Amino acid sequence: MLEFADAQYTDRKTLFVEVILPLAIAKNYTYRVPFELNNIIEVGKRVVVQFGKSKLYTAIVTAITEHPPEKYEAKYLLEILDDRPVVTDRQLQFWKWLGEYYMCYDGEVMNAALPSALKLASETKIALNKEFEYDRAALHDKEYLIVEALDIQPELTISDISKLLSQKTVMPILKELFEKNIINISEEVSDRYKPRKRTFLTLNPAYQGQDNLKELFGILEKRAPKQADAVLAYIKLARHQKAISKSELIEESGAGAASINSLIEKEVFIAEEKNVSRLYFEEEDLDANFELSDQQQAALVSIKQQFEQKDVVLLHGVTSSGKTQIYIRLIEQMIAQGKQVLYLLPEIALTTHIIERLRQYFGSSIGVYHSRFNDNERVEVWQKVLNNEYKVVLGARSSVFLPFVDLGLIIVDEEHETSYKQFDPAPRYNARDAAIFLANMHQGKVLLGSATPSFESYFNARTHKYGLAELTERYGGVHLPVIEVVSIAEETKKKTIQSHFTSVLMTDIQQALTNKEQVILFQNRRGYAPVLLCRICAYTPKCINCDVSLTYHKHSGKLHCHYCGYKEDTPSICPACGSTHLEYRGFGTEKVEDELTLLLPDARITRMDLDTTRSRNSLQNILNDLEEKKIDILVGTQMVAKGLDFAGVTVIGIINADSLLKYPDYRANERSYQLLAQVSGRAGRRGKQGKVVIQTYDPAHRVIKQVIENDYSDLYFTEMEERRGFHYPPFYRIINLDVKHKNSDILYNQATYLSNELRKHFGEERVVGPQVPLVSRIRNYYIQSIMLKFEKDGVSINKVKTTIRDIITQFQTTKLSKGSIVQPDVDPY
DNA sequence: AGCACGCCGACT
DNA sequence: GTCGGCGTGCTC
Repeated sequence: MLEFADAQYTDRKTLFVEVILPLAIAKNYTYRVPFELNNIIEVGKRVVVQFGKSKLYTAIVTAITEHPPEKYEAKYLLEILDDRPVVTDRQLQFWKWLGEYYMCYDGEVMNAALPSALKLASETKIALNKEFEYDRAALHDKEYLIVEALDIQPELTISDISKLLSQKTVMPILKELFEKNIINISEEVSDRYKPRKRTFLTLNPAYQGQDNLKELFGILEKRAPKQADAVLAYIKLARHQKAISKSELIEESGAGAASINSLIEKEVFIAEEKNVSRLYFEEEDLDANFELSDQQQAALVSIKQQFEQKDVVLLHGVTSSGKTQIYIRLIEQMIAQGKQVLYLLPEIALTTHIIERLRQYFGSSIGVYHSRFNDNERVEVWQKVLNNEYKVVLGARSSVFLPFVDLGLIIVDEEHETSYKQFDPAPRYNARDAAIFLANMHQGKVLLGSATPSFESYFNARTHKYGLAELTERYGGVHLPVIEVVSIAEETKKKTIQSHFTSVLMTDIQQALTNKEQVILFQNRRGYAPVLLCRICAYTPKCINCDVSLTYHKHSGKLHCHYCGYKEDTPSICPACGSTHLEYRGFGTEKVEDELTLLLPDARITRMDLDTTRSRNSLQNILNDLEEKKIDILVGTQMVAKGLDFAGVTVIGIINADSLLKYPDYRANERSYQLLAQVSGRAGRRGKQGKVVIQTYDPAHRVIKQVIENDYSDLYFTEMEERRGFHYPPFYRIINLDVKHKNSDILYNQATYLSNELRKHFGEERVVGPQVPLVSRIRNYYIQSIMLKFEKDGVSINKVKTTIRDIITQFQTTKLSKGSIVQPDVDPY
């Protein structure tokens, strides 16, 4: 098939390459290298190969050998796409580890790791980059042909182009066009990240002197009194705050938007659009030259000392304690040593202006890697990391796949965040855990930061596997909120409780309203009442699909299933016995909102839960209203816990903590703790000390105590374990198995089978589960976890992993688990 | 992931 | 008699 000019190649060895194909297949494949490419073939370069009858794929070379395969004739690889490797040896090693650890195929790891523009395949879609201007005359004939064809038909596949040029090797041409920014490769028509903008106003310096202002007033007062009001309001506001937004000024001055616009037109005000963010992820106000507080300084020193002995340090710092400043100091030191730093953030936190803040510090040496950036940008970051041009990368979980050359430090901010875990598709990796392995490969260090660390990390810190540094004070002297626990039982007895609101909470709410401050009330259940109960026969309507009790929603007047979305009309008589004595039991956000409206008719109350934020902009609208103080009290589910930052919120009320506390397993304890602590952290952040009221029937509950004391040393105990007789923390080695299948029955059998097998191997008492997080039922498959616990000096983790692997292989061959995927999610050491 | 091969049901 | 459903197996 190939012709060679005989003498041209001095090196006539026949070479073969092992490649990874971007497919979910078990094996790696071998291709033959054409002689003329012998000199340039290299591990880590991309090659184009034919796989199957007609499909072309981009594959990564993982090994070069001289041994021809024995059982078949290898096909020739068609092209080499790169002048130098795009994937480093270390990355290949990392991929291999990740694939084994999370039990998936190499090809799946490759798919997750490489930006799609680096993975041209015959079905890859090509389109023109409309945002880029260039000189068409400068294009080569073939490039011109492609561009013209794309004018007529906006999207072509690589095989289309192959036909168009009637030649097979089109990928190098496309690669060239991509690098010239002329085309886009397989860009998903996804909503790209748009930062939220707001208009800020500043007074034109020309009017800033006393005299100038007087003159301006003179003119405005006569001709446009509204505009004069606006300028006056501006001056008033400017006394207390640095940045003044247009909407604030409109509200303060009472002048319409039109007046303000005409002032902008007259250049009295200078308008400037700025990105703003309402999501709060430890992005304290950073002054250009900040000084660390004594406590921060001590933490920094402690972290550095611990890094001498430990690879991972957990920085446990309360909300607003200034973790970011510590990160910056550490990053500076790494850069000074010429090493790279990866700063991982959960997806949502990246949309904030923390990026801008860090750019101020690290200028052009900082790169941002985010799944919502387009592929051109992603490939650019990839190349710059590979060239060691970017010293710092700020990124979401997928940035652990970047080709770092010399990684000195990985910071995992908000370490507990579940968005570090990829659930679907494979590889179902946790970027925090992968980061620990990655850093280890580079002999780098990892700093995990969180105000509410995950149990795994906290446990590892307490058992001295990780180092631990703590920040217990807020930065800038603002005190942590006061937490008051109120017994619902007691207030009920004293009859001081009104509906669901204790006298303590009511007093605090009223105080806040008087001070024109805002309140967030947290009730972790949406709808009006979670159970409808017949008082005569105890019948409760259940979902026909999920067998859980239906929640009454007053808004729709129907009963809803919160798992599958099933709805039915609310019966007025009991379907079982015909009685009319139907009773609503329990309460959700709707009821809280309802009853609060009755008690505080003048307060502006809004509800924020899945039901009120389902439509496109409703979440944004609620957040805007809250920010602009159009809302006094926000009633919400756990949505309010995630990083909402509003200066005006001083009181947080947890309506009923018990619904969070009654679950038996330790994961639920962790979640409850985190939710309570996160919600509490929203109170009074800027300047004013906040107040948190926790209402509960069980004021002595351990989790509540931990929240108050900001310590979770004992959370590993759970009620259930106590009942079963565990009186000291068992030495947990937790294996979460994500068992996924579209057919839940088969799945349940698998998980049960697996845990039974594990019981046989490791003993009855060590295996907990399978546990099904119910949320995932919505998508019609389950992700289950099986937890193994070992007391000290128990079985080694490797033994456990090997056993699991054996069991899985077994039941894959017995066809019990056809189509299922079982992945362990264990601590990477 | 594709794609072919193959074995059963409902159709012009 | 054939069209087409998706189950199974293979791709260097």
